[in-house]
Amino acid sequence: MRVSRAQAEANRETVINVASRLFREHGFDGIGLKDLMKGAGLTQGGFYKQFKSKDDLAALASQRAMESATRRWSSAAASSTDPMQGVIDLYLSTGHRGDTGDGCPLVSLGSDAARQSEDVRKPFEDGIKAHLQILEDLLPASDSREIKVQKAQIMLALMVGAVTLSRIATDETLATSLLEAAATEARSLASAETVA
Amino acid sequence: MRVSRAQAEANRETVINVASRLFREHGFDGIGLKDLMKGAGLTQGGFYKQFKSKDDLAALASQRAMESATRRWSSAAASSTDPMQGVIDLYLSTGHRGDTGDGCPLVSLGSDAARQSEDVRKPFEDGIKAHLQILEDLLPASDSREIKVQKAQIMLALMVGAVTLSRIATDETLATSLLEAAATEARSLASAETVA
DNA sequence: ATTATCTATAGATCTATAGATAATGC
DNA sequence: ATTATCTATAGATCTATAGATAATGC
Repeated sequence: MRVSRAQAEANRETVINVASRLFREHGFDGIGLKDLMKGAGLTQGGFYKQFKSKDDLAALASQRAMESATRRWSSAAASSTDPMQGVIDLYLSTGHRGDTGDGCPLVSLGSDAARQSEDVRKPFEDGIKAHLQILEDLLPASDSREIKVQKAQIMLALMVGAVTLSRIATDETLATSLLEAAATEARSLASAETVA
Repeated sequence: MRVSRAQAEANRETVINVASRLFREHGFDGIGLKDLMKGAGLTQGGFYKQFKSKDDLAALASQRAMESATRRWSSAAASSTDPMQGVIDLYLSTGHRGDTGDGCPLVSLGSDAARQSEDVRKPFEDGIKAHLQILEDLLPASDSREIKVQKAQIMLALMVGAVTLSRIATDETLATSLLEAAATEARSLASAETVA
């Protein structure tokens, strides 16, 4: 029954990774410890030797998910000839719309996050700031610091809102149209010099 | 114990109204039938004589909440000298940010809604369309039909995203800044002639 | 000897149902 | 007589804890 210390640490990581997916798919209240542990090939009983509480795991899984989302933005930017365009296209794609479990946590858990404890909200807030920073860095140098900060906030809100609404809509035409409209506007913001 | 038919109907309405608030505050999975009924001054046992299931109440409460939100937009527009500005200022206010229980369901339950049954998602989708229609009607006549549709989608996504992110942030400066940036951009969209 | 994970369980809570109670409505 | 609401409860599930088991690590 007992496994090596290295294996135990690997198991803990697996639980966090599984949780980061299952929480995004079902919400924090929509999945129990039994299924979270089962997803990692373990049983419920060992949970509290690894984590302080369900809220503790929620915080760790949220951090993992937000960091993964931030990394994905950096990769998309780095691997594209037009970095900003790469981020926008990735985020506002139907692929992202359909990928609840591995997509941006701000979309899959945004409403839930606002209701959570400080410990869970913190990684979300840090993630928001990291996302804003990436956008700011990708905005044209001709934009002033203040304009960049403002534009980044507008773009993030626009993109998170668009995918959120797009996921609610069962009408595929509306869902796609929302993503496209947001992409058009995001591209416009990324190039134009001013906001207001 | 039995009450008049009129009182029974009034009780049913009260349960729906209470649910529309409590679901927004705690999420669909974050509040039980016992507390929902207690909020209406009733006990749990009578629930299934009034509603088919919890999901049934979730659908009715979501519809009630979305219709109330749509009506609020109409009122804000009607009571303001600059109707579009009235809607934008109301939605992107710190008051709305703080009013989870009576605020826009797209913000308080947006992530949750995407995970719900068809019956629950339907009123959300109808509500999105109603909100878009209001925005389209408030856009300048100089904008073409296509531009209006596109702009309305951008504005709704932007506003929903901004309040969602603003509610996650515990950093008040960031929370306020997100709302203000979105308001600036929304006003700009409401007056300019083109998008891309 | 220590400890990672297991089985088992406590105690609370969840949705849903059954049947009692008491007031309405015919 | 009908029925809106009540109390009570079934059966499942939830978070969390206790103690057994068996493999690691000294």
